[in-house]
Amino acid sequence: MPDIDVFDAIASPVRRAILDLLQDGARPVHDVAASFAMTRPAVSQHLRVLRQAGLVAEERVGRERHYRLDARPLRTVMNWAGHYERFWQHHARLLGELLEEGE
Amino acid sequence: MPDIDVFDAIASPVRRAILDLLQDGARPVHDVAASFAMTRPAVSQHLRVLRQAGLVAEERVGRERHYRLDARPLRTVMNWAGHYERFWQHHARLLGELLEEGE
DNA sequence: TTGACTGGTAAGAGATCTCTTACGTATTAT
DNA sequence: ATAATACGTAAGAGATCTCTTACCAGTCAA
Repeated sequence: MPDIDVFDAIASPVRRAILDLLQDGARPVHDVAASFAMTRPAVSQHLRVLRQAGLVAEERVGRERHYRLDARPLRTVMNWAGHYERFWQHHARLLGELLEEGE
Repeated sequence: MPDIDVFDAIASPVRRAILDLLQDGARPVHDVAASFAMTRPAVSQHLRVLRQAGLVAEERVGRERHYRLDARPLRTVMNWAGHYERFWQHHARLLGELLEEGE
């Protein structure tokens, strides 16, 4: 189990889209695959990467396998990017940009 | 200008390490390269990827090129991961984990 | 049991990534 | 001017990624 790096797992737009899909709840593979213009085995392989990164978990339901989102590894990503927050804030002050984007 | 995806740019541990380095201020290429066990051209190529992702900017100083961090594209990453915050919080409530990690 | 459905894995093709060495250009020093 | 320094890019090797098709096992329905 090489345990894939979460940054590597989310580098693929397809895999990010799968995670987005799973926000609505667990889904069987054939359901996930229906959303993409690629074969089911290809989706299966993306799911494997996500599983190895700990971003999804598999639950067997009859002959289906439901994939459930597990967002916890994304905290690593949040924390890493968060350390740079002061830089873009600094940038904003410096350039007078984004001042009204308090959101 | 294919403009590289920021998720792709930060997928590499080397490139994340370069960004971390540049937090201490702009540095010339030979200085950055000294921190890695690879040749200077290899580092140069990583810097190109970061530049194309908008994560660093180049400033010419004499015969050196100083690379300066520009963290703004990381907001995209923060925002994306942030949308999943409720899921890991949900997870925490559900499993009774992380309850004291209020920080 | 037989047949349909769900989904994983293997093998291989082609694209892409990530290094290396070789070389060219611009700037600075002697 | 000549040499040294700083750096980019080109070309190519080898690894890895991302698909495909082919095939397998497990589950459910008739």
